[in-house]
Amino acid sequence: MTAPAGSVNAIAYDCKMPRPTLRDVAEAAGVHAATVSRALNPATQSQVKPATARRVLKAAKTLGYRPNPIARSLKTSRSGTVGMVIPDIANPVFPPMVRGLESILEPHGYNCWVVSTDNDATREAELIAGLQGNHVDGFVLATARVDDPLLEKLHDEEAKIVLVNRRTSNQPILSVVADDVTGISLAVAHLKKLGHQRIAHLAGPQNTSTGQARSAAFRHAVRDHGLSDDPRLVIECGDWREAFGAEALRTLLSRDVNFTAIVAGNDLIALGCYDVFRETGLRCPDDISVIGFNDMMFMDKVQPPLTSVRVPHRQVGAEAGRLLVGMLNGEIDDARSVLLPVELVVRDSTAPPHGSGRPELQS
Amino acid sequence: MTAPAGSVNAIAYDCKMPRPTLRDVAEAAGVHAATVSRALNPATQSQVKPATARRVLKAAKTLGYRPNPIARSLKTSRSGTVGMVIPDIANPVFPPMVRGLESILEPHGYNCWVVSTDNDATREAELIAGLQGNHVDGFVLATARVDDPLLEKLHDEEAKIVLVNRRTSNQPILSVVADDVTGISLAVAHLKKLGHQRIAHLAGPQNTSTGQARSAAFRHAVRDHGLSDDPRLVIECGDWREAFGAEALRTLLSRDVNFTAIVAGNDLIALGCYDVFRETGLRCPDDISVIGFNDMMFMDKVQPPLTSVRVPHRQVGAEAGRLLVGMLNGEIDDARSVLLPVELVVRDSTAPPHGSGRPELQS
DNA sequence: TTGTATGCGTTATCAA
DNA sequence: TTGATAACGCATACAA
Repeated sequence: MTAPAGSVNAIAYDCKMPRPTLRDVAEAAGVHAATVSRALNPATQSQVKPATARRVLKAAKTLGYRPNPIARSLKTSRSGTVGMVIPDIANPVFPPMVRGLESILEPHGYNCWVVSTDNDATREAELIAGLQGNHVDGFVLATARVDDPLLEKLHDEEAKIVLVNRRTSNQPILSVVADDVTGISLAVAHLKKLGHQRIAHLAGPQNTSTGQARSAAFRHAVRDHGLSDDPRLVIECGDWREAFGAEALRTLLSRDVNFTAIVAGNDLIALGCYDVFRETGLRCPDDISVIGFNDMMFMDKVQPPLTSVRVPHRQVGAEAGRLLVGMLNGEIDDARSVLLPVELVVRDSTAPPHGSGRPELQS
Repeated sequence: MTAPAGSVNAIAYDCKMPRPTLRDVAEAAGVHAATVSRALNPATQSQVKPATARRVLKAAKTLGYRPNPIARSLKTSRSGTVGMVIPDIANPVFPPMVRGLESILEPHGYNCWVVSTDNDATREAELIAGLQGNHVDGFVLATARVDDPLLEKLHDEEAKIVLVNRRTSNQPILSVVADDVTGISLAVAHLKKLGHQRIAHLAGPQNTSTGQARSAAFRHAVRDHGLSDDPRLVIECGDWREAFGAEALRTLLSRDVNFTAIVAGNDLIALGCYDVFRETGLRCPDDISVIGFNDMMFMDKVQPPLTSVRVPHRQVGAEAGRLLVGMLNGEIDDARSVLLPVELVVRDSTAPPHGSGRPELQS
């Protein structure tokens, strides 16, 4: 007479059975769905009698019950996932960060959703909105610009944010960055010790804190070491990629200015220099020494092996994870900034200077 | 007198306002929520009078309404996202695939959720379950093993799946792979033309279709070319990574067998060989020629620049995207398999043989 | 063409 | 300690 009270799942006979729900488990255990919810949630488990809890757990296991994150998220507005936003998934510095982040998040029960913006602000806005819509509990952003309205908006909305790699100005936001100043200083000191007097700097984009920090550090370092601070020796690259490094070096070479070494804003820019060396017949390190930044994967295997400032990328991600989990647990509410140590890895792209660095251009 | 009928959102005055909902828009437009839903959904827009639709759209825009994907997903069991599962985010062959995939998905309104399994089956199962729980509409899997219970289960559940890079046996599942046979054949032909007679193969893991296909292709190719098919010249690496390639080469060198060239299962295995060359003083290509597979990023810049079989990784991802979208739209229901062409990129790691390839070991 | 009612699977607030 | 009930935001069958 009465309609079956149970969910349709319990009477489904076809083989493509929908996943069991709380109610299915409740029915199997002979209790109410609410009780199942309590029994299965560690935080509320104490409210239920041990005997019933055991019954519920057993029923859940035999049915193969898995909570539906979507429904839970709709109800709680939390998702157990954090969004990691990176500028370019093809840039080898980011994968280690992702792994470091995941290594911390996982034991805390969080997942990580990685998206890549292609350095496109519009795309970035869409992706972040998408992550917000999917109720990510926090963000790890590797895309911060010095003046970043998107970031300001997110911060105003009280989103939980940790910046990696780059920072933003005038916003009290947690960040994890490498010690750029020390890194550049080590690079310049190394070159000076080799005997270089005129060092060029192919700076990264100045709308990023990293680009700014490194080029400011470069200017200070050359002055501190009493080396030439000829402004013509510093050039800004349009992007952190190889092609832009190559372009910058070509511009630099077209200027009538001598130099025997280059401090590149990062490894990719340094590799762009390698391309130009091949084009022009310049030899590295014989004609020009080069130092990169990051010491990313394979830099020991390129020709010549690249001298570079090693950044502990995995650790950057891990530290960001620790900070974010701390925020999500309410243990951290200040805007601390973590500075991770770097070291100079000397390889074969640096050597004492032989001449002006531009032999064939001097006739 | 009457209680306010509107949602609390409409009368919230604090600055951290919750996102407007369908009901807020409905109230603003003076219609029912259902109408708003219809007006905003392209598929049902025709059911609503143009004038009302315009009003609704305007209200939605002024309120800054964005549909809540979670609620929508709970209702529809679809999410507009697909999960991409890769074995190792730090392996440079995968980022281009991800970008290729995204480039197709995006214009079709789909997002992409990338997870990395670390080659850990347990972790993979958890991640896939997580993606299922989050109602991803389909999967792109780069982790398939030849005998893969996880994959079978997923397939039995009628999940929409496209495999990339690897396939599975005995399952009618769509796949996009490179033409391994031709690639290996080109490699062997190239080495034969250079004069090599005894060629070794450092095979990838044989529990992957790619590993199997390439080593089978190798055996056929050497026979077809009348070269030595000494089984001691073939060795299986435990993983696709450098360390395992190095290990395999050390084992090979410890055997008392001559060879002058190596066809590596992939580029990372080839780079592992480079490490052993450095350890042992062997020179490449003078003592031993090496050919890689994939031609991943930077392989033109390592020392010596690596001869490799180029796989169009971006295109692999893009093709997978097309197939998956086709499935999701119901336009594809057969289990087609796409074979993408490869080409041999000759660089400096291959040269005519000079001796046995193991000069210092021959005393 | 629009409104009403219901449910997706959970959690949380009550009351028992 | 447990059960009933409502709500999260949306989509849809049905009624009007």
